[in-house]
Amino acid sequence: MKLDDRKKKILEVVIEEYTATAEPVGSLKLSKDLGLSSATIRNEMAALEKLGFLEQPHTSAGRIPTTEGYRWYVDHIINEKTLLPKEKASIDKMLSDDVLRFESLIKEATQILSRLTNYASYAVSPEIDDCTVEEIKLVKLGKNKLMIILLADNGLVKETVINNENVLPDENVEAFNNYLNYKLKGMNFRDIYDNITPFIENELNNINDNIVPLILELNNLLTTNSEVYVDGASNMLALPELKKSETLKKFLNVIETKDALKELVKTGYDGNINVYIGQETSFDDLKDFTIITYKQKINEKEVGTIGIIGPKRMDYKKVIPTIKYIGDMLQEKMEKKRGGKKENDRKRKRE
Amino acid sequence: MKLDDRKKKILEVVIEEYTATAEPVGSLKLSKDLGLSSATIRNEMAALEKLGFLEQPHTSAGRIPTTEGYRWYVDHIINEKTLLPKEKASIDKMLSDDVLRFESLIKEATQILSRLTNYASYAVSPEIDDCTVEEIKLVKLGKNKLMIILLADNGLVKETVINNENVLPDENVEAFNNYLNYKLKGMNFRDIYDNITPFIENELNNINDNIVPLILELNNLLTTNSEVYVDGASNMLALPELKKSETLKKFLNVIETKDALKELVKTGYDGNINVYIGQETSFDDLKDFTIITYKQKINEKEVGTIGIIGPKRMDYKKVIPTIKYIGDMLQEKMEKKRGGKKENDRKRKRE
DNA sequence: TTTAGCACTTGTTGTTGACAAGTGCTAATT
DNA sequence: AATTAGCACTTGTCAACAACAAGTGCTAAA
Repeated sequence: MKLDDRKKKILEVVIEEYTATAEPVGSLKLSKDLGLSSATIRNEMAALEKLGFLEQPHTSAGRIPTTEGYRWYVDHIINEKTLLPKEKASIDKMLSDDVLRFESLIKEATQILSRLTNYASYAVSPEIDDCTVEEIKLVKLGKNKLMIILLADNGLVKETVINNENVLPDENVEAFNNYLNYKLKGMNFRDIYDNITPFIENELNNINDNIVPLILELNNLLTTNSEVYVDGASNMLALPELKKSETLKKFLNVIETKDALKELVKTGYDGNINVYIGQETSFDDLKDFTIITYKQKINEKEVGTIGIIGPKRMDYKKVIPTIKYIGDMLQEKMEKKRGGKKENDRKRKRE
Repeated sequence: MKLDDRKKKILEVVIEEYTATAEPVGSLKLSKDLGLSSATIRNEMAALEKLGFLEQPHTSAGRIPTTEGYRWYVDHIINEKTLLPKEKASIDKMLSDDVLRFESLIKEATQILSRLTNYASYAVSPEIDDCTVEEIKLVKLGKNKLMIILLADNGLVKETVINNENVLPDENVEAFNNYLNYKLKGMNFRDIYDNITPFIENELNNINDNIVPLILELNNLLTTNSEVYVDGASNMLALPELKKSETLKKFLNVIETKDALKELVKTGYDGNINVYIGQETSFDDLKDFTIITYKQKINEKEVGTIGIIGPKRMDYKKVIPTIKYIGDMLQEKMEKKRGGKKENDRKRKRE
């Protein structure tokens, strides 16, 4: 599996050439780039094919990288790359400074991401399975609406409005709100969810009937699965790989069902950046695509993920540093908004 | 512009045939369907073409309906159609009965719509320009979050969470909340929006600085434009008209930007159902599509719109009664949830 | 008024041949 | 021993062409 320098160089050039043109790369082209005869290149490419890094669409075509080829490239070439200062500055300018809402911040970051890369980008709100309840608020609105607000320990807020006649007598709302907090504060979402039936049966048996649907709705809130926001999907139509209606269909399916996007958030290595190339996504619909995600964390807790969907021949050299920088900035802004003290200290030291 | 019965019949058959096959309809096919010789049909079709109801893609092809052709069809053939009882029953079964949230109800209806028609469907939350404030609530969450909740007179709830250190001292939240209600209750959204700058300058000049961003965020909330939920977009990929990547691109653009979908909600005739065929949408991207919308109203106020996007050769005969029935059911459910007394009265009488 | 018949137009499909791009292998070169 | 020139071979693309199918408008007869 060890590659000598020349093979490395050839693999690198094939990948970058194919990334740029979407055309299989032949020996003649490489011979010009590398100052070797085409015959030599052919020998080397045959070797790289045997090693599993390149493949041929058909006998008389040039080579294209395999998933393993891209994987090698991402692992060996990209790691240390960063954006140029002026690229960073231009992103800084795009990210507005005075946004009070996390949601707007994240949407903005996602939009910048797709605009800068010309691929599709997305954001996923986190699964809240392993959060604990920090606070529950019940707010009566008008005559027959009740808003249930849930604050999780990672700072996430979920809310829902239920409509019903006499959902709860006015005077009971506050009392019941206190009771809920007393009972549930500090508890794990998952635990509440698992024990909701006995809870209703044992504790609420003899209270107002109207409370049960409320509790069920609260429970719904606990399990609301993550939401996905997609931007720049139409960028993808320019890609030659989506000319095939099969591939296009798969892409749209991913974008529409969003299941794969949600699932991928759950997997991944330790770092905040994860790259899934083709089959590595383990979704058949995504086998011709690459997804790169950046998990946002505050105090070690996930608070959201942004990501990029592009073709396997994605411009890794540009995209990875870009998502890294945007993700870092986003994280920084969110931490600042959250009022984390560490962040303030660091800031002061810098100035 | 008057059509004799035979022309009507021919136009009708052409439309239904083309709807079914997406292939231009020739005289031979019609001659079999109608028991007339192909030559006669050809004469009649030439007349219908002169009248603007049919056109030919090229000299040697059959005829396809023009926008005017479909318009005539929709205006003259469809109006009185309704679903069969068993079709209604099957929709009733799909619409769940015990949903407390409007949002879930609407999403459900939208999904049923696309599943039943095999086109794309969508829902648009209403513009809130002409609403008035019924209530404003400020809710402190945790240490540095504040939720702003806005209840409009049409029953719509908008809310947002802002994150900031010391956004407002605890003790002031309630006082300021009262003040906001005192000032703004009953006011028109648009008026508040237009007068926010003088309001801040005159009224809030000498109060806590942290209030200004809060007011601006409230203002944002007032103008948040409508949200769009799309379902079944991938259904559309099966359509032969989307084989052309030009058309596909336009469709995706509509789905992604959503501008056209939002705009169309604002136009339309008096009734709750509106049909926009091709150019009638006045969006170039939509000129090969038809959109049908159903405006939900409660007490004469719009509370949302559901719609269908399909090809111009949409199956009007099926789709119009379907969206009508689903829209009616949705409306009924929402009115019931809202606790309207009329609805209850009606129910009692029926039983 | 309707229809049979026919010449005409246009799009589709399949074949063929020329050509371009690229390969692997062998033998000569460095 | 590594590199390269040369060549036979494979495959995909493109343009031209012919055969054909579908449908029309028009004329003249029923």
